[in-house]
Amino acid sequence: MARRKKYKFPKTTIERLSYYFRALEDLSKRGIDTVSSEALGGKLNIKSSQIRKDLSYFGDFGKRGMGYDVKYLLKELKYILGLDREWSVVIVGAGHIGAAMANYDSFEKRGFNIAAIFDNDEKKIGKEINGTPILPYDNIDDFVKQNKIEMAIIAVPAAAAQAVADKLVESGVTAILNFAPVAVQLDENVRCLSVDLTTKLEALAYYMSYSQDKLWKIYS
Amino acid sequence: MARRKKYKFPKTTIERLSYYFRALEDLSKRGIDTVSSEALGGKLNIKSSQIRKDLSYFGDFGKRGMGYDVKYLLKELKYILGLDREWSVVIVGAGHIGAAMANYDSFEKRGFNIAAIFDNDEKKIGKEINGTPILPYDNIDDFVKQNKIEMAIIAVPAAAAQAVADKLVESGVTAILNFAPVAVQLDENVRCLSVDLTTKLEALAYYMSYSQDKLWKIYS
DNA sequence: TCACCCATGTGAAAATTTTAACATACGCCG
DNA sequence: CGGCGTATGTTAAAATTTTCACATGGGTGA
Ligand SMILES: NC(=O)c1ccc[n+]([C@@H]2O[C@H](COP(=O)([O-])OP(=O)(O)OC[C@H]3O[C@@H](n4cnc5c(N)ncnc54)[C@H](O)[C@@H]3O)[C@@H](O)[C@H]2O)c1
Ligand SMILES: NC(=O)c1ccc[n+]([C@@H]2O[C@H](COP(=O)([O-])OP(=O)(O)OC[C@H]3O[C@@H](n4cnc5c(N)ncnc54)[C@H](O)[C@@H]3O)[C@@H](O)[C@H]2O)c1
Repeated sequence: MARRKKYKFPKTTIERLSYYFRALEDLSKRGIDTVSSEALGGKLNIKSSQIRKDLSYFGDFGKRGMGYDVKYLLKELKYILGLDREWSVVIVGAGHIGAAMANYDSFEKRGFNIAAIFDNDEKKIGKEINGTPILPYDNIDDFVKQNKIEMAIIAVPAAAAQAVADKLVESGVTAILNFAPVAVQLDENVRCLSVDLTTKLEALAYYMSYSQDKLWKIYS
Repeated sequence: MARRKKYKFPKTTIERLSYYFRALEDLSKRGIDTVSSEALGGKLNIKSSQIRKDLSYFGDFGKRGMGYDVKYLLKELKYILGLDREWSVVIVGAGHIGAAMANYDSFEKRGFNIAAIFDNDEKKIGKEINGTPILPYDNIDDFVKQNKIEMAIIAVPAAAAQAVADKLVESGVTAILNFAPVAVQLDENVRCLSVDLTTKLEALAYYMSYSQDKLWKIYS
């Protein structure tokens, strides 16, 4: 809270802060100490005024005439985004998506600690993915409670998603990243974001259909 | 074009049309012939007025007092979204994400035909995933041209993404679904959507950090 | 020290998107 | 056959988000 200047800002701002964070990491790695909103925007295809406004919701991080100190802004964004701590996460569904997520080491680097993967397939239980054990789905309740898991990734078939979500929430999970193509119904104090890959492809198909005659570009 | 009534509508509308489409498929499977915007919205957590407005950009599909004929609206949405034809797609990067996408059979059912997967790892070339061959990345140009590929999924490390995108576009691809965590710079007649999983997790982390004192709910 | 450059932070305007409200039309039932 | 309940399509208002424009203040170099 401390860092928030205004109480109201676009939902999209948070997403962009994450982009800024990553771009700044990259700059930092390349030994760049300072960046202007203009330069950062160029990297990300985002207007400089948008960046300045986004940041202004949280504080005054830049120096007029100079731009932003990369390391300092990184530290601030880390704090704002809640990345200055560890998050304990479980994955439900040890299928293709679950495995991809479990294998992605950058999550650990960012502080997302994948504590376990749960599945109800006997053949998968007992194995592990990238060092993370696959446990029986029936034990998920105890595990979440005992390990104070706050976040979960749902990577089970659509038909099972709502039941899994309910169980997770009942056990204490309050944030969910959902890959199943259904709108999960949840209590309003549970944060849930969905990733819908089919929809992305279909949106591309739409744009393709109309890009041929270029009308979308003229009229959208 | 034929089906479009207005020339200007929210970008988010297309995404929602895809949700409507899927929800209607589900209703259809369950033998339901007719649905109201209210009922459909309930399923998807979307306000009924939003649904009616979205549809109204493209035509008059409902019957007053009655609602929408599920099969008819499905047919119309299929046409609008460009799903009444086959799309030829290639995947670049036979890693975890590439494999997950190649293994997801629902894409084929929707008309997205995964023609090939490309990788530059000798050990992977020659194998196949879910019946789709993994081919040498160096051949991608010829393949895309010969098979008139229009869409591509980029699932290579961030460092390689821009080069891959450039090559794809040069070969004739005009729509890209990008999983690499970089803002790919493209000619404006190329459609590109990105899926950024890290950003999703970070956004959840943000909301978690502030949901504790519930301020986000009051002030957002 | 002062003048000049530069890029921030911000308040106001513009653009976009969502929500509300209701007149309109459809079908059913009596 | 006409009135009634119902849910659409639409118009207008509200809310949200982006963009613009510039006054402001920090740094640099003469
Ligand atoms: N793979 C993709 O590219 C892709 C694309 C779009 C959407 N999705 C969605 O993502 C989700 C996961 O996809 P996937 O390809 O990884 O599926 P998958 O079939 O590879 O894996 C699903 C896993 O969930 C497990 N499971 C099923 N029911 C369960 C339950 N009740 N409790 C615990 N585990 C259970 C299965 O044993 C399996 O291991 C699905 O909802 C799918 O529709 C995937
Ligand atoms: N796995 C995840 O859950 C996850 C999460 C967030 C983001 N991502 C992003 O998605 C992308 C793919 O991730 P992944 O986990 O599948 O990676 P991965 O390492 O499993 O697979 C990458 C594949 O790309 C191939 N490759 C590398 N350079 C190439 C080139 N120039 N041409 C052709 N092929 C090349 C590699 O041989 C490998 O097979 C990455 O950009 C990653 O940052 C993945």
